[in-house]
This record gives sequence, C-alpha cells and structure tokens, in this order.
Amino acid sequence: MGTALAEMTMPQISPLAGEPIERADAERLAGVLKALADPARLRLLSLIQSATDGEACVCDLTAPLGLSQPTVSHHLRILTEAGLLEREKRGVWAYYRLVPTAIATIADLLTPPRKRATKKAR
Amino acid sequence: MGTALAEMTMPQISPLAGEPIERADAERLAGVLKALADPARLRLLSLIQSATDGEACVCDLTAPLGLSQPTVSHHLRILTEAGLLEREKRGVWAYYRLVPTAIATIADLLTPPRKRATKKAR
DNA sequence: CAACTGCATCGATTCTCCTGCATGTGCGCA
DNA sequence: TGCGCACATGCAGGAGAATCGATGCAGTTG
Repeated sequence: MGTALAEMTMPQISPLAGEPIERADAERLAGVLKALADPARLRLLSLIQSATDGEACVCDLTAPLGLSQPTVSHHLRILTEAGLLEREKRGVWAYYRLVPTAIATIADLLTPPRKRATKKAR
Repeated sequence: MGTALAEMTMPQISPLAGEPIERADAERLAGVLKALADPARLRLLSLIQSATDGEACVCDLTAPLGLSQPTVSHHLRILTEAGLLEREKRGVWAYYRLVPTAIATIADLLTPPRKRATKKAR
C-alpha cells in the first residue's frame, strides 16, 4: 500500500548515480517521479505549500486549478499515496499538507555523490 | 531543437517553492519530470553514467535493459529531447552521454529556498 | 430528523504512452 | 558498387492515465 516514498528512504536504495540501478529500484523511483510529473499535481503541491499554515482543503484548490472537484481529489490521492502529501480531516474538510522532507528526498536520490550529508538520526 | 530543460535553466523559472507556480512553468517542469519518470529511462541514465568514459552506444544498452533496439532508441530520443542526454555520432555508432548539470538542475528546481536570488515583487 | 456541505468513489470516455515489428538511412568495407 | 551493420523512424496494438458527471458517505446545521 501507500507512501511509496517511504520505501525509498530506506537504506540502500541506490540513487541515480554510482553503479547501474536495479530494476526494482528504477520502478520505485519512477513511480514517485510519475506522481510528480503532472502539471496539475505540481501546481497542487505549490499551492498547498504556499498556503497559510502550509495546508489547504480541496475546496480551496479546485478554483485555482480550473479542474473539477473529483479530479482534484484524484490528484491529491495520487500525491498522498506517493508519500508527498499527508491528509488530516477536521470537521467536514480534508486538509492536505506537504510531507516535510519528501521532495528533498527525491532530489537527493537524483543528485548523486553530492556534498550533502546523508541523513542520519531519525 | 527542444531540450526542454534549457528553457528551465533560464532565469526566473519558479521552482516548486515560494509562491504558487505558474501554469506554463508547471507544464515545462512536468515535461522534464515525465522524461525521468520511467523505469527504462532511469536505468538508461544510470547505465550510461556508470559506463566507461561515461558514454555508451545503443548496442551496449539493449541487452541489459531487455528491450528491443527500436524501443531503446525511442527512450534515448525522449531523454535527449528533454535535455538530459547528448548524442554524438562516431562512425556507425551513436554515443550517448549525460548532459553535465541537467539532473542537478532538476533537483534544484524541486528543492526549495536554495541560495540563488529569489525575486520579490511581481 | 431532514437538508445541506465537503469530499471520496464509481463508471465511462478520451488520450497518452510503452513496446515491438517492419522499414528506412547513413556509414564502413570488400 | 554492392553488401552489411548500427541506428532511427513509421505504424499499430494494447495498457495506463486524466478528466468529468453522477453518486455515495460523513459531519454540520436548521
């Protein structure tokens, strides 16, 4: 089930550098990237991230995107399952916010033997 | 002609952070990410990058991928048009290599408030 | 309790994309 | 000059994805 990203933050998920990437790793990484590779979803992430308190409910996102409410819910679902968003239901509304280091993790998987200190404690 | 990435390295292509991303920027970024979001293409990038001299020809890539030669050529074409690979023909062979900072540029567009001068008013 | 609101899910449609086969093109070689 | 090899392109089929209208469901309100 969900949060495909979680499985990639595990140790030894080879990033795009070094030796040839394994097929399974390639599929997992591609899965997360596929969630990102959509204009509507990129705008959703951007909208949510720049919203007040860094969160937004579906009704706030429908208009600026110009998409129907079911479609927006669909995209939010994909982003959530990819581990990029987290959902919290308060009353009638569902508030979405970015998973803190999710996108940075993806960026790290792409940029290989960079300077950055690999994450340690957790 | 394209190299969609080239247009994103231009100044003032809003990354995923800061204010809400514009629709045009979202589509461009999504286009490049879509080139990345495929297992076969990720493995191609990885194979080429880890090959001797950082380059490889099609005939070297067909077997490890388990895909037909036309299919491999197809993927290489997409990666090249996205600005991630560059092609050099020597004799009968076509050698592909990574565009030096291409992937790092994508990673920078994803990871938010890095150095680089952010614009203010708009 | 009944009506309403916000959101998720279902079903259907349309479109995009991955893949392989067949074919075309350019280069090297006998 | 003709043949063969490496690669690109055209075509087609099949799978997956984006979108929307209709509907279902859970809280909220009158």
